[in-house]
Amino acid sequence: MYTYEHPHPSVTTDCVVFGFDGESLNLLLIERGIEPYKGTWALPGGFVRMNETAEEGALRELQEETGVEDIYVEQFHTFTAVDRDPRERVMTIAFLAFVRQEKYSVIAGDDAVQAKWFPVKDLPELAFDHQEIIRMALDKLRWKIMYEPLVFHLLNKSFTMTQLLTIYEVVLGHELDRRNFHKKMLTLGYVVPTKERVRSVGRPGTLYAFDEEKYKEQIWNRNVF
Amino acid sequence: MYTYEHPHPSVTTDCVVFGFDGESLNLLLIERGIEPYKGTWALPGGFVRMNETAEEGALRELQEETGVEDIYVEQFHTFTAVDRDPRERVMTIAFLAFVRQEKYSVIAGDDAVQAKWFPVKDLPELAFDHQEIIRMALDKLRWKIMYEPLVFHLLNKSFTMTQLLTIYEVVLGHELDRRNFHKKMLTLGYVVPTKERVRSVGRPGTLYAFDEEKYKEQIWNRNVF
DNA sequence: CCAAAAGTGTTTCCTATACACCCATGT
DNA sequence: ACATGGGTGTATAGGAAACACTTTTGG
Repeated sequence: MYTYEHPHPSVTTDCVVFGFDGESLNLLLIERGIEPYKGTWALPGGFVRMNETAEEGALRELQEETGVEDIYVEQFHTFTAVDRDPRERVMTIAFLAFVRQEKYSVIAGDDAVQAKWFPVKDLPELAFDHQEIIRMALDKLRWKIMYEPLVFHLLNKSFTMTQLLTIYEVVLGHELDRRNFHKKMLTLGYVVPTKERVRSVGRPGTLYAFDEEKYKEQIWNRNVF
Repeated sequence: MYTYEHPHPSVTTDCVVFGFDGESLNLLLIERGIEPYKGTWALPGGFVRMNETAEEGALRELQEETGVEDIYVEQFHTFTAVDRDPRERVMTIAFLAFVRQEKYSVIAGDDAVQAKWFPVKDLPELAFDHQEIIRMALDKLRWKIMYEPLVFHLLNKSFTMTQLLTIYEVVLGHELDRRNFHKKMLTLGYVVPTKERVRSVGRPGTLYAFDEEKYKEQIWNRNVF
């Protein structure tokens, strides 16, 4: 037992894990195996330990509950509504997370009965205030995607221009001109063609890659003012 | 005394309070009256109570420690390094805050010996990890100022174009063309001239105002894609 | 040959930038 | 009159948006 002079809140992390299957934008959810909200779908996450940072806790919980490892996470908001957890005062530090969904077989573990991908457009009922957390995460993503190369965390090392385009369209919620998009990405400088080609139905496409070095060189080239 | 089955962290808020005196961008700091770091300058803030949200706590602590009331605050990051407080595990939810500095006589109270404005360019040594918090706050501000009308919280209801320009220059750290800036602000649509005039040395200037309604109408008019 | 997808080119429009110039006041 | 800051105008360049066309594969 741990005793304090003043009351302390609990602090958890919750991860809004994005994945892309080539068609739709998906979220990784777990079915809760313990009360409260047992049997309900929820964001993966859990209590932060005393010897780890929030980031470390978020990554650990993700691994434990879904088997997902070695991914990019980024804190975006801390939710502190007084009654957001029926048990006790719990504040949660929420993260955006991006996974290369591919054939990543998601494995349920720990407090989770199962872990499963859901299309963002068709989410189940959610535990706690997780619906609001997801809404804010989507807003944040739609905003950041315009200025930071986040979506590359969702794709393989090399990808087709069509895949990249589709992600932008799905996230932004409207269509983009294929040809202008193509040029825009190339003029950015950090989306570079590889020598690989890929074919499906029509003309074989070039595989492109994200060049992190080139991106870092020009982070400070913003145009407003 | 309060006992828990598992160890709990403490959670505090810290406010990076910006003010503008017509020349330089300033931060409101307090001299700590209690250990640890007694006598050192620090960000105003304190422990979040169990019956208030982080936002409410941030505003309350600001009022208690500096007398500042009724201002705009916005959460921007939660700092969770394990050893950031020597006493125990303390996570802090950090806020950007904006004050109309004017003749706001800042009053020290509570755990603060004194509260004082410091130019951002000339800050004293700071307690805890507050230097890092401020650094991140400045980065955030420099970014957000381009896309959100935050700076109006620093100005009176009506202001001259020169005052607005000066804030942008100070925040961004470089000069801007006075004439293009003027036009840009007007084309945005939500900076509107009032009928008041103000005179100092040269030609009397128009006083402008921020039109919140017009801003809200066009939040979604972003240009990238 | 045709369908399907990839890639390049062109034209227009808008806006950011770099300037020059005029205006209204106090002294 | 002139110094001082406020306000408007113009010309240019570069990027965004709209759209047409060519290329490369499979069937």
